[in-house]
Amino acid sequence: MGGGPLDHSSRMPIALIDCNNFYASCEQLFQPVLLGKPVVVLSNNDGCVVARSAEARALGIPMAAPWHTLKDLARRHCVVALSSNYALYGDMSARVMRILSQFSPLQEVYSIDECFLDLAGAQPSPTACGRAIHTEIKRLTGLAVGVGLGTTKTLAKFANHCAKKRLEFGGVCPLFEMSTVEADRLLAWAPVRDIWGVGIRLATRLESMGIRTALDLKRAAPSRIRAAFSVTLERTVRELNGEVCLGLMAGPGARKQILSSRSFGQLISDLPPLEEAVVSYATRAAEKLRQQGLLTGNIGVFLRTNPFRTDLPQEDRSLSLTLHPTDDTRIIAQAALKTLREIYRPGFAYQKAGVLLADLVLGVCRTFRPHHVKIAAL
DNA sequence: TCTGGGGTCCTAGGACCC
DNA sequence: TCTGGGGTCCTAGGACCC
Repeated sequence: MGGGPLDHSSRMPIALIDCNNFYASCEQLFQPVLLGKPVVVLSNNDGCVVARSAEARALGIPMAAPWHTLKDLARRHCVVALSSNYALYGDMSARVMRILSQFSPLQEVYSIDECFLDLAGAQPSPTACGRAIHTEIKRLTGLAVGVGLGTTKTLAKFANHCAKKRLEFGGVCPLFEMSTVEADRLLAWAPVRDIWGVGIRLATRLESMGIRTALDLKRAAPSRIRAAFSVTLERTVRELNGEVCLGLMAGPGARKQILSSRSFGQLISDLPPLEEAVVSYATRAAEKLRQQGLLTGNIGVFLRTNPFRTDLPQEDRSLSLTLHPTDDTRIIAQAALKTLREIYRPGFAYQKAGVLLADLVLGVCRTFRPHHVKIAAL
């Protein structure tokens, strides 16, 4: 062994491309007066921060922070806070994805602002292709992207992280063509929490075992990780070592569930406004269902109070109903209402409800597609 | 009396991602 | 006063079957 040619497949690069500060960048693009200013985009009901411009990040505004806790800081530094505009972000996303699709025959759109591309065979080289992506997206859309190239998805994700955090890469990190020594130096620099699939809980447990950096995780024995954690984290370890465990999936896989839920602007105790909310969620969920050409055989409704309000009695109930597969808004809304009435109990201040469609199967669309359903008709 | 071993399906819950 | 809205995968345990 040793001395032979490298296994070609182990050097096939996968690219992970994502947009920097996507929502905030979209807003700055369409309102150039915001360029150079600290901008945050807020979630529905303007509850939390879901995106920050570089300037807002520099002020130390954390992701997902409740907006009300930041008001003073925001006033002092003239932070511009915007409600989210998903129509705008969706449109920009489609433009970016269309451009990226021209760089590879195999694209997996992973989220609204990122995708994987298979760059095996890219001309003149994968790294040159990565640089072309970086400049072309900027030129054609005005958006800045980071590009990471690795031999597995997990390594491509990590390379992308390096491309954004370390200026010497100029936005493109070709991790796949680095020597082991160079690559391990980068992995040693990153806390284990920066690896895709390691959240705060796993990071805490890993650290207590002495696994503190990404390199520590790469060097951990897969069997030990599997025993102490799960097959998911074992795969992460293998992928850090260049073993492909997660394939690229072309096209969006068939949905397994469709969820439509929302926090209310204010707490709700009475049944009628809850019915109104649940019917509107059911209507939206049914629209998504038909868009994907699916039928649902199981409708669930959940209802819960605000878990942060420890001063109030807590309630969190859910119930689901099996039915003949359908995509009919009337039937779905009716089932959702029936379920809601079963789980509703007076005396609680509810904060959130949702409708979950499961047991999805491929099917043909029905004819009746109302935009609105009146509760009285149900 | 002894109370197996393997399979499936379902649900709940934990953890993660963006 | 004020804490998002989507999703995914995995595991454990119970019910039921032969």
